[in-house]
Amino acid sequence: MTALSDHRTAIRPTMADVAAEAHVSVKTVSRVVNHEPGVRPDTAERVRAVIERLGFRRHDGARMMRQGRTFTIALVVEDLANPFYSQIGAAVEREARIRQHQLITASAEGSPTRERAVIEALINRRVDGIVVVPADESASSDAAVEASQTPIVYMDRPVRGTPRDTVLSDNHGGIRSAVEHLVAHGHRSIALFGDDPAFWTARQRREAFVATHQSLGLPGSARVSMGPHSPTSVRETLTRWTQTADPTTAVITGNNRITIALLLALRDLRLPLSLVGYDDFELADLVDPPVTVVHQDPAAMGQKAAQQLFARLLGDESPAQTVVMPTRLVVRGSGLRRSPASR
Amino acid sequence: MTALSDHRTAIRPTMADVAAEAHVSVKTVSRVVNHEPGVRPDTAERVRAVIERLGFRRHDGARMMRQGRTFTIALVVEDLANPFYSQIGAAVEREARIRQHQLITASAEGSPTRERAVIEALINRRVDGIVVVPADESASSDAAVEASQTPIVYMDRPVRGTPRDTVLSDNHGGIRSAVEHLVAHGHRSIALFGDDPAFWTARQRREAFVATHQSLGLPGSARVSMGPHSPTSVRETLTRWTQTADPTTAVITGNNRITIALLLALRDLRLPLSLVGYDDFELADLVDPPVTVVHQDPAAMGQKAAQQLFARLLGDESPAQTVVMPTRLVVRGSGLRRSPASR
DNA sequence: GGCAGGCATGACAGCGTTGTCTGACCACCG
DNA sequence: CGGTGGTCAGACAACGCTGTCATGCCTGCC
Repeated sequence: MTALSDHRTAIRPTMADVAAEAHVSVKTVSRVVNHEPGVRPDTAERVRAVIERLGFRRHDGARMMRQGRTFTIALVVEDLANPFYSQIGAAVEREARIRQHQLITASAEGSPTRERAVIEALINRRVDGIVVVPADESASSDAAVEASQTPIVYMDRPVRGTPRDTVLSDNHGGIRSAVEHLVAHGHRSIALFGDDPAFWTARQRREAFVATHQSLGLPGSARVSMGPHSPTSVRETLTRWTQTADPTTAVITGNNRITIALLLALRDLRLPLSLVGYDDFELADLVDPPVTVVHQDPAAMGQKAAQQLFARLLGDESPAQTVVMPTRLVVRGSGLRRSPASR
Repeated sequence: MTALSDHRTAIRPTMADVAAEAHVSVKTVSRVVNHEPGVRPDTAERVRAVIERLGFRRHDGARMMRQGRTFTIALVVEDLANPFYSQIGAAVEREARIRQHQLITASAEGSPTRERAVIEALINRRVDGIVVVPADESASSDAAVEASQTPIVYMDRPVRGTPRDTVLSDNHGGIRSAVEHLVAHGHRSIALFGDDPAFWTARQRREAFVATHQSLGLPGSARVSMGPHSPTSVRETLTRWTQTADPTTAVITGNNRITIALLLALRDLRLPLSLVGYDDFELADLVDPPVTVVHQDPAAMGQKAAQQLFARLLGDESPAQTVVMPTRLVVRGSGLRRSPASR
């Protein structure tokens, strides 16, 4: 019971406390704690006993400070509750965990300003690296961020400026597979309900749709309605397009929410349209008919991004790389041609 | 350009660099950075200019170390990709963010061992507090954790041992509302498909079901089938129970997954059963018929837990408190009595 | 017996901040 | 003109750990 341990008995014990109690130096305690070689077994045992008795736990903050790394990476997304992002989060956390790192997750709520603030806070903490699903394309290619030297991997959307590691989904291939699937089932008049063109992915998918429409030589010009969409707006557009001389017989929806709006509209209107949705969703095979979707694999994307990041942390100095992850068409029935009477 | 800033020019500049460049002391830089009073405006301006020029950013790790707090809280759950947990995560992160804290999220993958390891790692980092959805009831009422003094709030399931702050969902009330709803619509023979009784919540819901069954004076003994369930097992049990002299006319499912299994079974069997599911799910109103559910509000629970935690961090010393969050019955149609011919 | 070499251990500095204390300088007052 | 008090600034130590280097001791060999 030295004076040292006395006055801090309420506080957590430090290596100094352990050292005093075990009659060794702080460095020896450090060696024991970190399983470094060069400590006689009996000394080590004695130290361990004191550690146990005092309930000592190494202060990782101090350690990080000394070593200059935090064993922490961060993930910045728009909204953690969104399944697309939470699957990414789970995957990134997993990669971090198996490498003894911890993950700080932060939401930017879609605001570029907030996103920048969040990233700066993370940099101030000296996280070892960051995975970002950027809110907009200008995002954080900020001088301060550049200067920080903190490795960053972008996901789902690219950013302008200096090339950076980026993991994207194959929007073009996804849309093409959807169109081809519908065409293979006899459809010729296919429409796209896309998301707000403010989103890069929405624009990508629109372009892919138009391009595929042309390259397959489908008649007429491609029917496209970009968002934002409400169930009502979807219904109106749909009604219009199915009453032309060349009625739309199949639709592709640009994301999850639109798929749902469309399903509701279809149910109300009792229209026998075929449908391929972009983005899988949990109960796609429970609705009637089960919805065929273009499945992007957020978990795989998150994993890939984390792996890229860790490669950088391990010293990979190769030029920034952009990886495009494939999508998969999950055929469930809604993409087949149905006659109006089938229900 | 002093020798100091020279040899570290590649590395991030520190307050010492700024101080040297601005011909002031480190402490003055600190004061400027932290907007402390007592710095002449022109001095402050000069310092700020150098900060800007050098791209200095305060090293929060050092700050934390000095101040003894990390401005970090942590959330430990089973699986971040699970919507129940990711909604909690989003809510907790939000509470943290508005209080200038950051959130470390960690998955324990349902393993008590891993959970303990994860929590110890977080304690070693000196996170200011932890929100835990414990994997089992013995969880982490571990001596080491106790001794760490780190405030912990438990969620969804209580733990044994010393009372701790806990936020639970009103399983009893939720089940009762489900039963009462079905009874109000004429059902007398109601069955429960519960989850694996290894889970505390599953046991709670079973007990609530049995108790409500009795207190409402329903005929016969309560029909209960506890998990784990597969779609097949559900189908078999269901077939059996609907072929007795007193056929089951309504079921309550103990969670999300079971609800889905049951919906699949119902579709195959073309049984006209009424259904109330426990746990809301995203497309509950898109399936046919829309599923009536007992809605627990994970976001509200997470928010509550985080608020409790921050109260502790601000010095609240009152005895540990258990909060039971209410559930809400969302009536959507599947709970009404239907005749076999209605479809 | 003397010395090289290996092993166990310790002293010390330093990671980048901030809290405390001290000091320089100036103005104002009696 | 000495004393009082206020403002601005800096010196210094400390937070808890680890990397580097030094030291002491023992063994073994010539």
